[in-house]
Amino acid sequence: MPQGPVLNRASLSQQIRDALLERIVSGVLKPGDRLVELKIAEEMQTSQAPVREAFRELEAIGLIESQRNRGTRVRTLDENKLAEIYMVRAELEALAGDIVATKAPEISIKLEKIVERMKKAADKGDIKKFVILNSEFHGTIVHAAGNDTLLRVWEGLDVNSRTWVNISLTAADLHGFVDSHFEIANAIAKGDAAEVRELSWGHVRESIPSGLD
Amino acid sequence: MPQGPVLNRASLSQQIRDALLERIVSGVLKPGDRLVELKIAEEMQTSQAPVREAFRELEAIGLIESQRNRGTRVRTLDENKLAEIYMVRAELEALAGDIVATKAPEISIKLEKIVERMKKAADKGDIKKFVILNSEFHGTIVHAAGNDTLLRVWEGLDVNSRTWVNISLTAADLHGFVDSHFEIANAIAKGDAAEVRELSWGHVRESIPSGLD
DNA sequence: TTGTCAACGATTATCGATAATATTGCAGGG
DNA sequence: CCCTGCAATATTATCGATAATCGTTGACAA
Repeated sequence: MPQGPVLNRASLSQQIRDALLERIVSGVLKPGDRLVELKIAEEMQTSQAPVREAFRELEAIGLIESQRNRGTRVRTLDENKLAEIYMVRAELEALAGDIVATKAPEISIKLEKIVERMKKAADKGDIKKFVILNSEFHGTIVHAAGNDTLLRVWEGLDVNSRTWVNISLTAADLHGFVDSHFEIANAIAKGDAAEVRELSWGHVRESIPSGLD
Repeated sequence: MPQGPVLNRASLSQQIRDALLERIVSGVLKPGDRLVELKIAEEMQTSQAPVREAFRELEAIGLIESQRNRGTRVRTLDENKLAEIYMVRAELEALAGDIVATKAPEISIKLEKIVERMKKAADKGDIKKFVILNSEFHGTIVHAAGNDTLLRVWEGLDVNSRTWVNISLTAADLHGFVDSHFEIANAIAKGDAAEVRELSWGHVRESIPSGLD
């Protein structure tokens, strides 16, 4: 029988990182909010060291920003910065889509299921769930591409944009997004790499203004 | 009058990071070599803490690899991994080239000067210098694109591939690389974004086997 | 021979304390 | 009133020591 994790095998710094990540992505911690090492250490009942480690990791993916001897805060993303991130994401997802269409078109089945759920979320106007599913959709593709480097880079950018969307998006044409995701899934099913590349790229780029995707 | 840095304003961890980076990129530390925190701390006359910080940074860009409680070593890149990195770089450089051709074609002058120097290095068979100039060439483009996210991601990948090339490349058709760089610089000068995109992408992809570029 | 396990050595992970640094507010001089 | 410099404060950076973890070794039993 399967046993849940009896022991806590994650290091303190990992746990702290995840906790902070969760708070940031969920919006409990907002851009500009200050993060004080000793405060968090106390709150988490640890010493300063693992908190610092967690900070460094979050900083590496650009979620927080530290200034030497001056403190750390949740990074503020203006529209310009967000657009930058999307430009890069567009390239990465185009590459991922290209690869997947060629070597793993069967994941389109999985993708379609995700899109179905996105549609439901859109019907209900459940933005939070929609954003998560959206991430899942693209994450599935990037994962399936089987390029670890690509995955690592993409994940960092994805977390960033997701955070922003959660706090900025109040309403949008979610159904439009559902459609474009369907198109991508279909093109992957057909194995048409060039079309997937084109669709993925255009899809991400077009969504820059709203910050979704 | 300009004054050189009188004081050492870099934190210990930064200095340690740079020192290690230098050793890895230059090949003093080779893939697979072990890095022990306390050993390095002693060598650098510091405590373990800043060494750990340096490790985390190097790990973030994928230069070293830490296994929990088991130690850290310089990352080994097999051809497969290297190919992965190049695939991603190709996309990023294509994007950078595209942007630059449109909004800053004047940097082609600077680029051409770099290529001249690459040619000289190629004539002399000075691989080390050639690799550095090659990095400078692409770095110039990525920089000029003015997208910080793109720059950050690219730099991480560049350091990685440069390291590998330094230790693996013994001889290659350097002059062929010179030519393709000239082509890119020319296309940028013309401001032909599509062509630059195509050339950059193809250029990086084609160089996968040799690991250059 | 093979498997188990305790003890050991090496190394990282974490701790609690101290040092260093930047910011702020305020006193005093111009 | 504005500037300069100093003290107080908040916070990070670094330290030295201890705890926890993993791989290995050797004894011993199956």
